Amino acid sequence: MSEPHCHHAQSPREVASLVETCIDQLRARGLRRSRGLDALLQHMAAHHHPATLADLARVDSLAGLDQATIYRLVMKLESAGLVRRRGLHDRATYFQLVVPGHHHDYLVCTVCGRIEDIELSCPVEPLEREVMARSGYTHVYHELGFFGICPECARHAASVS
Amino acid sequence: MSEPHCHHAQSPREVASLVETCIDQLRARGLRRSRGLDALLQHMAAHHHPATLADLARVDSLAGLDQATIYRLVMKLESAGLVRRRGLHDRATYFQLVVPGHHHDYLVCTVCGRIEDIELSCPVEPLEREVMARSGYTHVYHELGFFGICPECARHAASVS
DNA sequence: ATACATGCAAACATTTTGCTTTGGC
DNA sequence: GCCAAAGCAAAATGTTTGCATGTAT
Repeated sequence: MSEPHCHHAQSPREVASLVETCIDQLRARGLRRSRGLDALLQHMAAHHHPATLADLARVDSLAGLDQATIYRLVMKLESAGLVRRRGLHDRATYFQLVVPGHHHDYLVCTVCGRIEDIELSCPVEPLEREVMARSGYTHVYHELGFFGICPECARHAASVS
Repeated sequence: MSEPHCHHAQSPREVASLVETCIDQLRARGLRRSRGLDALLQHMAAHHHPATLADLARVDSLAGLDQATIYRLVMKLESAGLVRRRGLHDRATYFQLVVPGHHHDYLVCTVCGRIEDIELSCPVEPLEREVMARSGYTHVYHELGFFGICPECARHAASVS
């Protein structure tokens, strides 16, 4: 939990316990502990950076897993509330494992699409309660993203014009 | 997709002036004042609710405009910084006109996809400066969305289980 | 033995591009 | 007349489903 950069790998013990917790919840929903599920959770627990289905299919430990299989697994994880989707202005959808106590905000370059993890004391959490109260929605969470032009793309644009 | 219902209803005069401002900027970039551009801006200035390309193509005043044409217009508007895209966990991308001084946050049902406009004193604006300073990014803006289950879907789910 | 999981291929939805014709300047 | 815009159709990209087979329980 003291890891500053959450997309960095966590200790093997933390990853293992996260995976077990997930699998327990999934088995209660009738899922089986299959090769694919295990590999996918293992990866997503170790790297909770947003990933598209194509990203996941490219991961070594998931190689050989069909993208349709990954798709179906991710959908099941999402239904179980273990994974959330996220739009980052890319044509593809990004997914990431929900890790209790972890919240991520991102900074995305609107030119090259680069996605950076940013640390900030997010002032939005307290608002979730207000939003739930006012709207009657349940299971509310928020998503905050910053968009702008990265220094590299800015330099490039300057040299072009 | 919910019908545009904007809390900042604009007077015809405001809409017209917004459209003129946009067209001036676009002409400076070499765009011509065409039927399509005029109709699209007119609509987007009057309804700044997020809309997909398909949404736009369905609008009466834009009927007859090919979706590829709308696509190209929207891309040009985006390049000019007059339109921003927005992901709302739908498969399609949403677009909306940038109106100076207006900022919108949305509440989206993760079950039915309904999109509601929510008013809140957004505490994120001050952070934009901090993000720019720390990252070196320019033209930074943010996007805040809340996701949850709407009362109707919650009721439905309860009656199913 | 019974489902759920997987791979493969096909269907779908959306975005993007090419090319020809039309229209603004 | 020149170059941008529009229309049409096709290609590209990403998501979703059907079906036959493999595998966990």
